[in-house]
Amino acid sequence: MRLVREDETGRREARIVELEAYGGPEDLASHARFGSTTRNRVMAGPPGIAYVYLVYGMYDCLNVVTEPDGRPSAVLIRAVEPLVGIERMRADRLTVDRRRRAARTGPGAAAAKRRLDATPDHRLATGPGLVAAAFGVDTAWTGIDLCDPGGPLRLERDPAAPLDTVSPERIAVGPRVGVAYAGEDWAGRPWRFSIAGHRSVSRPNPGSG
DNA sequence: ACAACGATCAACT
DNA sequence: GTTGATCGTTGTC
Repeated sequence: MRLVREDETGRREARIVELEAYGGPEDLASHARFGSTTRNRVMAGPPGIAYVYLVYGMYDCLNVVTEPDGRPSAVLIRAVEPLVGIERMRADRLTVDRRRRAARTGPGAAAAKRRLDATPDHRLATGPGLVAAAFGVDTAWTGIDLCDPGGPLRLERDPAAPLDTVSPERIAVGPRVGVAYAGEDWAGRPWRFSIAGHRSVSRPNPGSG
């Protein structure tokens, strides 16, 4: 599927190339393990809704609620390949990089700009925090319907390809990133999926089976 | 009320 | 391979 943001200022579009699945209360790596809370309450609602949260006090992460109403679950979008509106993605990336260096002016901001200028288009959104940054999405977007064809942020089917275009052997499968705290059982589950060898994937993913 | 901790990223060595 | 930045959420007192 493609991630699209469209409003009066323009259109951004990118191919989703990497994601992770997070299950119900029994999944010790999922925010659903806390039960329903103020932050995660949309996880237990109907599917197709955006769940955006802040990690490490710095980065926003965009999730799509998946299973039916009443079963808390979501898929984290970890990386996308920019296709349309790339300059706007760069502009919003810089805003976020600057927030990270909020206390600094001059050298810090200039260095961030130089790094971004040196980043090729296909590496603009190679990580969940970078996906949200490139699309200008933050926690205020939680709850919006990603399946509304007229919505400002939405999922669209690739116009040139049906859903099952990526054959199973082209999908790399591996453990989810950054969830060691969940214990071996849950951290070890192969619930991270990416397009094998795709240059916009956040980092190498073992086991392309 | 308060302390601890992340579904990260980039700059270090 | 290691570490700092930075703050809302969660669990404890």
